[in-house]
Amino acid sequence: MKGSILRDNFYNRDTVEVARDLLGHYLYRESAEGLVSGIIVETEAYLSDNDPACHAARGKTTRNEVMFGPPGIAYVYFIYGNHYCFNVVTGPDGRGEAVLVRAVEPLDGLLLIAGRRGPAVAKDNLTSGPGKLCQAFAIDGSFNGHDLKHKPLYLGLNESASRYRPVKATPRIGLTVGEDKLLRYVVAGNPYLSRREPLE
DNA sequence: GGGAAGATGTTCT
DNA sequence: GAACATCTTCCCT
Repeated sequence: MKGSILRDNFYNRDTVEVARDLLGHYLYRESAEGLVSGIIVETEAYLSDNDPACHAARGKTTRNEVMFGPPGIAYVYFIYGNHYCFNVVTGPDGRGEAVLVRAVEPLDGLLLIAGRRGPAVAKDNLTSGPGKLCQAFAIDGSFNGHDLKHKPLYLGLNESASRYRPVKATPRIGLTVGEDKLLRYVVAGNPYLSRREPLE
């Protein structure tokens, strides 16, 4: 791995700041088959105050209880009968906030990713969405509650993260409530986003 | 107990 | 651009 592991003080901040700052940093996944890595290029923030789209909005349940725990922990849930979504718990312990990692730019382990996603999938379509990213990185429900400072799934500091700018704020994707908020953050012009950027 | 919705992806037209 | 596959979770009718 190239950078040092992101520590608790990175995650224990305002969730919007963490969502923006995560762009440009590394996501690593080690397994018996090898290493897969990527650079985070798209995130969404889910907040505890006045955000009905957040899973924690209606209190703690068996599904979302990890969101109410300490920051820097993975919150992974199953959606639409087929897909997992990978989140990082943020903010002070117990707030119930998290950042959804929606897309990464793939780096290491392209062959391994292709084996999981399908050999005919184009490179810019391998990890461009929360469900695709979880399939490519072999992230499933067993990582719910995993500490992201430790192998086999962890986040690393990229000294050159400032190259992954500017950051653009857009509406979040796939919601029926709270779509008005600009809580999705993307690296402007990056080819690995889940959606084309809206025209100016 | 049941039903509807869900932080999606793929395939088809 | 639209349909739909698929199944867990949550809240109620």
